[in-house]
Amino acid sequence: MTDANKVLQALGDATRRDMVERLTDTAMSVSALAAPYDMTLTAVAQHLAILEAAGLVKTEKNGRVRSCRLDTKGFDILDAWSKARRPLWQKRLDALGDVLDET
Amino acid sequence: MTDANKVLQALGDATRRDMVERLTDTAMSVSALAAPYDMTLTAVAQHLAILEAAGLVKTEKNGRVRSCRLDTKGFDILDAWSKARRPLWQKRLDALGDVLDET
DNA sequence: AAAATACACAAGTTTAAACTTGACTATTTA
DNA sequence: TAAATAGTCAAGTTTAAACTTGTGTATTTT
Repeated sequence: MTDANKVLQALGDATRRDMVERLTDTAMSVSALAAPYDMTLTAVAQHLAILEAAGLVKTEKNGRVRSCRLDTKGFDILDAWSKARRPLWQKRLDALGDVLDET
Repeated sequence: MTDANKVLQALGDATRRDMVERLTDTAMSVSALAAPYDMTLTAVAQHLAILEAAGLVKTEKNGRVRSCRLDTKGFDILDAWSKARRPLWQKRLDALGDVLDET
């Protein structure tokens, strides 16, 4: 499975999308992340693992609490995938821009 | 369901992602689109309907054949959603760029 | 040190989404 | 005009992903 496939698969689920949105500009513990959902902590932890494997979220454990924040990696992969689906002339224009930036 | 939710939900499925990738820079009939997959034409048509509802694909029927191509709409929605998940300072920089572009 | 908190893990269940079947319509080809 | 092609539709089945249960560990609080 490619990186982009992992990212898009991860974002295919409504709960995981909501988790990502709630983590925008805000770090939070697993329990805090789980609070609004009508499901067990285990289920939320499973969602989290998928987001982490996709590079959308990174976590760090301090003591007994695991802190979660967004990871830019997954979003970079997402942007690159989306860009590659653009019509040829747009990709050419974009490549031209990149060359100009370098000079 | 928001527009971004529809787009990400649609791209959550591996077959639909593959369909999108194969439609990059190439229009194609429903049967041509269905050819590589080990599933019925009906299943492919169902996937297609989801992609179309999300604004990722547009189709047009001429005679008995329906031609499918990518639609930029869905990708614009996807890009905007991804951009909104960036850290605050990146969004501020981006907003500054927009203002400078206008002047 | 006892109790509560925060999370982890393995194994089983449930359900929504993917997929099929069978019947049908419209269009093109032989 | 008969047959083949391209797709549509409603209704039923299947399966992978989401979710739960039960148990266990490390850490913090009282």
